[in-house]
Amino acid sequence: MLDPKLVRREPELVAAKLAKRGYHLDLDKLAALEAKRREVQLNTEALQAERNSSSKTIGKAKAAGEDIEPLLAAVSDLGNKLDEAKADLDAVQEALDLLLSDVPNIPDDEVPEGESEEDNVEIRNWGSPRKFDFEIRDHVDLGDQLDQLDFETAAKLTGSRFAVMRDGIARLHRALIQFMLDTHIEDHGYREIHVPFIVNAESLYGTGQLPKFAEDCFKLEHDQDYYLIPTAEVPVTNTLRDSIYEGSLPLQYVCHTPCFRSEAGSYGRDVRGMIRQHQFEKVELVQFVQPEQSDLALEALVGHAERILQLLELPYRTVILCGGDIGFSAARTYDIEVWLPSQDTYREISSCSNFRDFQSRRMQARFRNKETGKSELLHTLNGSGLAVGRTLLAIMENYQQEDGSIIVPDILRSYTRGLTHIQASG
RNA sequence: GGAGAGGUGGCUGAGUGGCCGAAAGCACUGGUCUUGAAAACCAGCGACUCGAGAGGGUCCGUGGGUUCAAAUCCCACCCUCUCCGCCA
Repeated sequence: MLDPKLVRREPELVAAKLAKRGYHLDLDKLAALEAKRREVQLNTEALQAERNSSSKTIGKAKAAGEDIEPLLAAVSDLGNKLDEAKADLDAVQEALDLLLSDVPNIPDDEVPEGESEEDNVEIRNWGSPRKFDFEIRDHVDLGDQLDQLDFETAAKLTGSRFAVMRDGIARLHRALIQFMLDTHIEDHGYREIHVPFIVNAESLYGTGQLPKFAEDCFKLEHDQDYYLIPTAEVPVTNTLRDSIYEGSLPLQYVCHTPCFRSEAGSYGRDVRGMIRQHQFEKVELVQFVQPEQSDLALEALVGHAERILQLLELPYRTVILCGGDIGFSAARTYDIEVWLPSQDTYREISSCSNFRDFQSRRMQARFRNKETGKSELLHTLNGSGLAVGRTLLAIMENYQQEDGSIIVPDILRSYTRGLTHIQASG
C-alpha cells in the first residue's frame, strides 16, 4: 500500500508516476472520497468527544450522589447520532481502503518505460551459450528418453502442469536445493528458515497477493481462509507482520518451499514441459532492511542469485523490468534469465524485487530506529535463488550429451555423492 | 477429541463498570556521580490516526452485544499454555 499521506498531498505526482506502469489512478474519485472522509470523520470524532465528556460528567455526578436523570436525558439521542456517523465513516473508509489497496507500488525513476516484457532492458549477461554439434533436444525429450521425467503419470495422478521425477533427475533436483541453501547460508550470510506451506488471508494481503490476485492462488476447503503458498515470500515476509522488530538489521532469510500457482490466465502458455507448473520448488531469498539500505540490498541480492548460475556454469542475462511488466508490489525488479538451448533464448529463472515500504505498510512491519527511538516501516526485498525446477531443466538442456545423457555440473557432485553422469534408468 | 487456565504497551505483569491509555518492573533515552564504564539516584518513555497548531479520536486476541459510560459484563470465534486421550 502506498503512503496515504503522500497520495493525499501529491495526488498528481503519484498518478504521473503510476502512469509509467499503465495504471490509471482515479484522481476525481479519490478527491471526492477524501473530502467525504474528512467531513464524516470530523463529525464522528466531535460526537465521540461529546459522548466522552458527558459520560465523564455523569460519572462524577453519580459519585457525588447527585441526581443524574437530567444528564441522562440530555444525551439520550447522542448514541443514535453516533451510530449513524460511525456507519457513514465505516462506509467511506471501506471505499477508500478498497481504492488504495488496489493501487500498485510506485516504480523507481530508473525503471524503463515500456508496456511488456519486450521492453525490459538487459543490464548484463554472463557466459556464452554452448555450441552443439548434434541436434539439441529439449528437457521433455531428454527426460522421456532417460525415463526419469514423467508428465503422463503426473497427469493421471493429478492433471496437467505436474511432473513426476525419478532416479538421477529426482536426485539432481534434490541436490540443487541443498546446494542453493548451503551457498546462501555459508557464502552469502542468510539465515535458514522453514515455514508453513499454508497461509491465511492476512498473510496474502500483507505481501500484496490479496485482494487483487486471489485467482492466482489455490484456496483450501476449510473453515478458515487458508491458501497454499504461491511463493515462500508470503510466509517468510509475514514473519514480521504486526510487530516492531528490535533486532539488528539487515535480517536475511533463505527458505526452501514448494510453490503452488493456479496459473489462471496462462492457458496455452508453456504447456510443454516443466517451465510452468502448478507445483514447483523454489529457494527464496528474503531481506528486511533499513529504508536507506534497500537500493544496495537489491543489488547484493541479485548478485547472490546470479552466483548460483555462475557456480553451475549456466549462461544467463539480467534484465530490469520495464514499467508495464513490473509486479504489483514492486518498485523495481530485476529478472535473471537462463539460457535454454532448445528455445534458443533466455527464460526467467529468478525475479528479484525491492518493495520498499509497500509490503511493510500493509503488514505493519516496523523496526526501531536507534537514533530517534521511533518505530519506522522496514523495507522488504526478495528474489528467487533460484527456481529449482527451471534450474533443473536448464541443466538438462545445457549439459546434455549426444547420447541423451546429462553431465552433472562439478559443483553439485558433492551433493550427488559422486554421481557425474545421469543415464537412462535400467 | 475431552477437561481446565489464559490472551493487556518492545517484554514481564497488575487492573473485574466511570478518577484507566492503563500500576509496577525490565528494556530504552537524557541527566547527576565517575578518569571511563558499571552500580546508584533523578527525569522521560505505548502504537496508530486527524489537524498548520491548540487539540481531538481509535486501540487491552478478533467480531458482535448490553450501558450515558466497557480492558472490566454477555455471546461467538481465533490463538496460547497445562493435563488426559489419539497419532507421524
